[in-house]
Amino acid sequence: MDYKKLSELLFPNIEKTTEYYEALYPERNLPEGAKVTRLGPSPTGFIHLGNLYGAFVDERLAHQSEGVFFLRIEDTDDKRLVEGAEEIIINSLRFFGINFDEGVTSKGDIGAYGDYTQSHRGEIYQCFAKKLVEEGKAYPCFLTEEEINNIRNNQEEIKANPGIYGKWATSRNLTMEEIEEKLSKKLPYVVRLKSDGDLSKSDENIRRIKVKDAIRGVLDMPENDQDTVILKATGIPTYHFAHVVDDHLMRTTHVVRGAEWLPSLPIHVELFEKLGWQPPVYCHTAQLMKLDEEGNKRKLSKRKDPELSLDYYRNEGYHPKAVREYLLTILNSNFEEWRIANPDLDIEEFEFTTEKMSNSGALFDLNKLNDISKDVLLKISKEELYDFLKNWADEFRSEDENMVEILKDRAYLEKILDIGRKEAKPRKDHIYAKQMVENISYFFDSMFKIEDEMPKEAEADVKVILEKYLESYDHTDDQSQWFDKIRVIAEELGYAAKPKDFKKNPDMYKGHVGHVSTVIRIGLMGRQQSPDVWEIQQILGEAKVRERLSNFLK
RNA sequence: GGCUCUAUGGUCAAGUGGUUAAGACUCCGCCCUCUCACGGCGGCUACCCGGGUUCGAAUCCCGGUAGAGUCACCA
Repeated sequence: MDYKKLSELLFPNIEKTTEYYEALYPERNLPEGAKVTRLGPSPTGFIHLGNLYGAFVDERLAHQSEGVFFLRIEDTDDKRLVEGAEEIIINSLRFFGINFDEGVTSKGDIGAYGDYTQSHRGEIYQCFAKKLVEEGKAYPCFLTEEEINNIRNNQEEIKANPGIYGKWATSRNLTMEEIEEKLSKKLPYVVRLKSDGDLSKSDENIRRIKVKDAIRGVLDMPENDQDTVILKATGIPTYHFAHVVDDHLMRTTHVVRGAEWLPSLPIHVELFEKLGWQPPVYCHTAQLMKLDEEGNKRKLSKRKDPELSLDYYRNEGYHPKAVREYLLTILNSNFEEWRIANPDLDIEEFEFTTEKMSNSGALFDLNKLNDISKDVLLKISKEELYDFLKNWADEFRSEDENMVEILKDRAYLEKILDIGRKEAKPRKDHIYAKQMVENISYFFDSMFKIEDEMPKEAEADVKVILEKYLESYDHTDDQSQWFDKIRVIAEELGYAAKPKDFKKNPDMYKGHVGHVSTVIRIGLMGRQQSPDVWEIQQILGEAKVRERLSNFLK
């Protein structure tokens, strides 16, 4: 077989040589140890927590080592294109603090290793495919879908491994004449790798490949024997081929990807070998899991788990810092300890390492996120909190008139957001925007309503309690003066001034001062539970306090 | 089914031959307290199973089991 002739036949328009591209994209001039990483999303516009998790690893690895982190759009699947997806991806990641140094941006490519969109790189892939054909390492395959199905059925019957390999790869044996004839009939074909692998040998004779993985240590698996498609009938490369060519040419040093790629690693290794290149360092991350309906762990799926989309967290109003902090706790097992020891340091100061990464799938834990979020929001100033709420409302609650009222008076809202946060043991009321809004809604007349029942201990005295309270109310009282008055009212009406007295002798009293103040609380806030009443009254102002209580008495 | 990965409490996890098997979240109880939150104290609950190796195994070896991933002209 004249492979040179075959390659010319298949790729008549490819004139550039592989040397041309090697020279065009030389080794990067970076400091010792600098890592080059990349994110290669397919442009469906959908990213979930798992993608962010991986992106975070890429970002940390690159930026901790003075390296480069670039964005490459992997749009080799023409069936899944979504308009404007790149924009969404870039914006979502930026929101969560992930920024690229190089690659696709909304204003075109940045960097010397482009083009960074795979669909624009057809000529490059074809050039390297041509080289493989020329060296007899790849070949055209004319198998139709039907023929492939038949092969699979046969394989199933005799319990052979499925796929196109070895004797099943019938197009390997085509003569030049047969190929020329099929080509002249314009029959569609793909280009397949001609694998040297052979898995039909006895176990101990099968060649095993050993690849170092920065997270998992040495990977040891059987070599590839599949004649994997490298160029589809359309001339577009498959992921496997694009990955190998791009990451070589773009001089990627570390490939971070999900563990679902582990099984195809032998294919990539063989491709690197056939092309004569050094593979990058692989970092196969554990997948984020969730509990499905049957109670089993399952990989996060973009189709089934829309609630794990990044948009969900933005929509709920989680602060990006909280999400980052959470991700880091499941990413690096020593992060939590570090955080406890260094509560005020920036996340960037933490030394992230692949060695400390878990390689089993972590279950997403909303409780933990919420807990972390409380601490994160506590450290954010009231001014910043206001801006955060404002931006969130602009983006996700633009139709909500309540939000307009909430945001109308900046000073007022800031005071509300800061309730109880300055004490030595500060309140941690805030978790995420949506929750915050619900939490503080009673401060605003349009949302204020009586939500809770009066305590049954004081039900009969509601009217008289509120009347006495209004009568004695002095807005200039300090907190202890204010509460002393409530004690007086309680005692006058037969309630214990201290809850402990009531607990000791429940028969002597109707209830205790707590029940009395709960009545006031409901009159003022409509709820049985709230932060300190005195503090809230100071924020509401005297007029509003009197108005609400009077209205309640009507 | 083949191949691969994983296996410590409800969850996330320390742990690399000798520990009373850390810690965080959740849950429960108590304390603080006008409610809630915060905080403090305490509690429940764990080394998948079976064989080895060893004076000694969560840790090493072998064999099971379970869960997950993958086996496309998707990525």
